[in-house]
Amino acid sequence: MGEGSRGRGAARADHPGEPLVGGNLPVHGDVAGSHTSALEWVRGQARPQHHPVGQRVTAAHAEGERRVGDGPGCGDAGQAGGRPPGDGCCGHRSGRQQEVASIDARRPAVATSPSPRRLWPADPCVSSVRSWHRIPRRSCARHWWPPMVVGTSERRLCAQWRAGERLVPTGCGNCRSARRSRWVGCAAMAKAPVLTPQAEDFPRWYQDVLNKAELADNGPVRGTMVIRPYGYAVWERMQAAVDARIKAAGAENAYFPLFIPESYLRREAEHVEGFSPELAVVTHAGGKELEEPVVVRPTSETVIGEFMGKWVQSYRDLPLLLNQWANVVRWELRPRTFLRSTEFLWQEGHTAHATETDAAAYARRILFDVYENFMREVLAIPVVVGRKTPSERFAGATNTMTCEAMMVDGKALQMGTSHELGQNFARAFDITYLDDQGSQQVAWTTSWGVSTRMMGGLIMAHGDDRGLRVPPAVAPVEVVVLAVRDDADVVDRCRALAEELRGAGRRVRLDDRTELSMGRRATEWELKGVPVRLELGPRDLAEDRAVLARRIEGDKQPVPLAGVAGAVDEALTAAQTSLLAQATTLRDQRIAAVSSLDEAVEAAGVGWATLPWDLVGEAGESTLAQSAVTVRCLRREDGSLPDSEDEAGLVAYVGRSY
RNA sequence: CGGGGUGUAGCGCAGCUUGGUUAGCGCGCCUGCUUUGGGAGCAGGAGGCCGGGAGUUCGAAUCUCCCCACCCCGACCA
Repeated sequence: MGEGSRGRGAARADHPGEPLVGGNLPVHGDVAGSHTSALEWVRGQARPQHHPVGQRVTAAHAEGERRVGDGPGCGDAGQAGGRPPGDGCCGHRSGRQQEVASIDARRPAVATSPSPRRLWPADPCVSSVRSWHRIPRRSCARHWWPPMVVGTSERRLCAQWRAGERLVPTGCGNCRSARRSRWVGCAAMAKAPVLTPQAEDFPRWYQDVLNKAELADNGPVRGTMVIRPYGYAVWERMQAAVDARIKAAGAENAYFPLFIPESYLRREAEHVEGFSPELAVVTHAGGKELEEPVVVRPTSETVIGEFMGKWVQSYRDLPLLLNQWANVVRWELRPRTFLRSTEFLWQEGHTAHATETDAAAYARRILFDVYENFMREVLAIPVVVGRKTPSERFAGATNTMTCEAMMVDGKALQMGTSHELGQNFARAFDITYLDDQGSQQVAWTTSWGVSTRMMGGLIMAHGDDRGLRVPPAVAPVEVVVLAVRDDADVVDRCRALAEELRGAGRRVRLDDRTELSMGRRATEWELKGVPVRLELGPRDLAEDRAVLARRIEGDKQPVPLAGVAGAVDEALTAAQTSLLAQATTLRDQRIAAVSSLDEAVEAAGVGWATLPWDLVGEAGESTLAQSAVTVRCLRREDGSLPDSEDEAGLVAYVGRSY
């Protein structure tokens, strides 16, 4: 999947090698001149006092003769403070030639050194730099310090940074193969953030959340995913809410087979063309080659069409409203967990109607009453509902309508679609009926779906640097009761509290794993996005209260134990509301009304742009595409759905998308 | 398919340029003690066909060749 399963380790140690030593150890880099500017080395200031000065520093100086290297981390207790790059530390000479020579001269020492240690290359992609940083252990082992990439957001987190403390940044700025960034610097930074900050690397943040909130893993086959229990619990709640709405709209659930004869796909020209590149085809089964290859469904219009053709005879059989919950397979070239996976779970609705009007109305009903309503009320995600341009239309549809959501990075995600299929599939699969006049008519069909992609949407629409933020409506755990200390009274009271809340209908988890520190557990639940956390410790017990922490708002309040249930209810309601409010505000702030393609591209750097569709057109679409910007959907000025993309005065929503 | 990159412990990575003790480090995991109000500390421990195959060599994680896998960047998604 995309970046693969590589999550970062939970915490980054700041000094992977030797223990940090040296109160005045300057972490500074004197890189080969040509690289200095590119790598923007930051010279170390005095090291913080919280690191005792190590003996080795002195020892290293005693060996001055043998020392080589001005590489980063070759500290000098005596000469702390900033020196311009190019100066040697420890009185070492700088300059590549001397460096090499002196390494050669020292070879025996290197060889006998128990474990010659080398500094990381400043730039792993430039091999010539490598030798430059080699520093024998004897002289500088204690100063060994891996250079790191340090992002601005990370710096901000570090109080010492402001105090003049400096970090060593490095890594390859020129290619993607640079080593993963790590942490280095003062003790305050020993704790890397739980997640990669969003601002630094959003895709990485996403991966981190998936892994650390235990939502999903990558499957063994590229593009497949394992949905872990916590993630699946969220999905189940989504399913339940969507399913209820679908049923309210009159559709019934059924199930159609995973395998579809290849010939079915061929019956609708555009449909095959659209899907053939991503089909998984079974050619062998039962130990021999199949007469006719079978495809694993990428969607079920064709099989369902076949059966609708059988079942529909009369106008009395219409409308036929079907839905199925299933998995589908579309072989993805660039998979991303939940967002674009080779196999995913979804709901696909398929309906047949007597008239075009009826079909159109139903497709819209699903779009608004099921999808938009669900996303807004349950997922707390505001969506822009609109019509897709012809180029973004579903293969075989006459009209595709969409719910577009904005993620916190400003990109758009199509959260659900509803299609009018016209009579394309009805003709191909002979879905015909006799009307009340006794004449043969071709039916009109629709299809519509939402998938596990919404999981990705949920994560990216609400998540923050502390992790997931789950709306209470889909939260597998609404409240976690956390026993702060290993104390029988406390744990008992927590248990009772959990029971009480369960009795009040809340989904509660008791966290009495007192072998883990309180902070660790608090962090874990924040990561998982549990909306409300109740902390109870001896001090609270003494005062007959609990501390209620709200994940969405990020605050903590003491609440009397007697009124906990009420306070929790209130907090949950507030969470659902403010999540939607936050997402709406953030989205609206990032939609810019513009009047040219250039401006649109610019606006797409931070969010979406709206502009007259007349200015875009098909030609404009391809222009935008060069900047990876697409038309997400079209709407009328008043926000209503257009009946055609040829209507005058339509507004195009454009942006980058997943 | 073209170009670039990476395969070493569950995860993240050093080590390879210049072959040579027992292949290291961080996180995680296990045990014990001390801890527990925001990611615990210390001590001990388990865990490796160094992607695969062939070759060079007294000796290969390291050098050579071949293969495999994965990742990244470039061509119409729920």
